[in-house]
Amino acid sequence: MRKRILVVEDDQDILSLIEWHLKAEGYQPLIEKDGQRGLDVALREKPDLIVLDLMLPSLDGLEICKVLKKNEATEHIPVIMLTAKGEEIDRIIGFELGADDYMVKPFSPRELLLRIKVVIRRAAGISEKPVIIRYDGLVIDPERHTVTIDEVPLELTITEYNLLFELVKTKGRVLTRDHLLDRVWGYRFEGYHRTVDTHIRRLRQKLGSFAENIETVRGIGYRFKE
Amino acid sequence: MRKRILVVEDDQDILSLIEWHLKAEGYQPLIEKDGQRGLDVALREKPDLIVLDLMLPSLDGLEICKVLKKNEATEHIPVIMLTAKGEEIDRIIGFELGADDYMVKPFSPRELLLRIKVVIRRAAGISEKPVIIRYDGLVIDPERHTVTIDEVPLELTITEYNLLFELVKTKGRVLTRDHLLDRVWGYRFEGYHRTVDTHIRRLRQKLGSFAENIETVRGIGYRFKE
DNA sequence: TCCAATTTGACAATCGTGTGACAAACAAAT
DNA sequence: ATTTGTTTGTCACACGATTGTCAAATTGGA
Repeated sequence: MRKRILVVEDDQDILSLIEWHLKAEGYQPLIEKDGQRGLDVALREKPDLIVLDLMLPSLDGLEICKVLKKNEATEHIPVIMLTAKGEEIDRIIGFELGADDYMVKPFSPRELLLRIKVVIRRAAGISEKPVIIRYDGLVIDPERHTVTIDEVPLELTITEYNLLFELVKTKGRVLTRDHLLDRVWGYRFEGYHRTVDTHIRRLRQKLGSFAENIETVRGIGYRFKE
Repeated sequence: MRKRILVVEDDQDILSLIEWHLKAEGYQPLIEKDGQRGLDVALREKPDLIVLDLMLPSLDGLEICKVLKKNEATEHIPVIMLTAKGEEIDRIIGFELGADDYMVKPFSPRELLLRIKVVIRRAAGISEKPVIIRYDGLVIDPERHTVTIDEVPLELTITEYNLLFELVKTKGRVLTRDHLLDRVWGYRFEGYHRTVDTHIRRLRQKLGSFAENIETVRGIGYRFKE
């Protein structure tokens, strides 16, 4: 059975983006652009999770959250808040009012999807640990944020780390530049496609003997050899 | 069977916060905003633990605690006191009042949850050994609240102590600034997140040869070298 | 061979962290 | 209540690391 996720957000671009990704992941999105109507839908439909923008027309996210948490029928529904940069103060209050997590814009849809998954699991009482990824002598430990080759630590920048993580995580499958830009850089990225190539190069340089594991798929993108 | 925990606290924000976290941890929260009514509930329901704010309308936390400890049916129920900064803490710890532990606001919900767990276990007769953390010549003794390097005591402020404790306790893992703010500064910190950096610097200065054990993870946060 | 795609080297702009200084908040003592 | 010293949070600046971009060189496939 598909989880229903209510998204209340006034920016059409972000909304479409989130909606598309939710569908792609098999969720059933309910969307609203207006605060009051968002609250109405939340109370009527009782979705499995709510993604709430902080700044909304007619009724802001904070108020919606307050009402939901006071209502016995909806208090258990997890809420993820979306906040713009600079709304730091409000984000804390969001937590006090029972928001389960928050994201600061700009964020990548991928990241939001991940948090949604985590929050839903947590709400269901299952907590999960970040997984250590291994590939022969190559070990990526997200908890420590380290990459080692045969126990020898590798010094990667954050972008290189994220890129490698993405590649190894989906090893065997080809990732297009668009995919990588989306997953590693996030939706805000509007630049030069070849940026990916540059980072692949830097990654290969640092990977030493594992460099050849990052295969170029001409005309498509890159793939980590399985 | 779920432990029932009574929370008597007049600040709605704090109350919601605690309530939410208790539920998330699988406890069954009973909540009251008024001192007198809090006492009534305590006497009638006999919860497994009581979290009491010191300053309360109609009847303050101290009085409630006194009454409970005089009553044979409730004297065994552990009490955790919540106090604002600057309030007389000494009187609370006084064994005549019988509070089992206390927390100074602001605190992080995580920290409260930890203490609740400890106090409940202790009440059940399972005593927790105070864990002394060692790392080569660096010794942190939480019970004495002291830090020594090769037997030589280190003069740390409370914030520095907490920060170091948090870092060493989770050594090997990266802690983001947000994470540290949450765990070290508590739930209502609304400030500049680079405050963390400043305290890291002060800590490094005092740590002498151990300074290099606090690693900077660019783009993420800090990590204590394992 | 030729064309399109990728790799490479170079560069400037931007970002993140360390640092010193400062004032507010606090605690202890008078 | 006032003073004194300590602790704490904030900020501006400097500097090196990181990043995105581009053009030229190279590669691979038709």
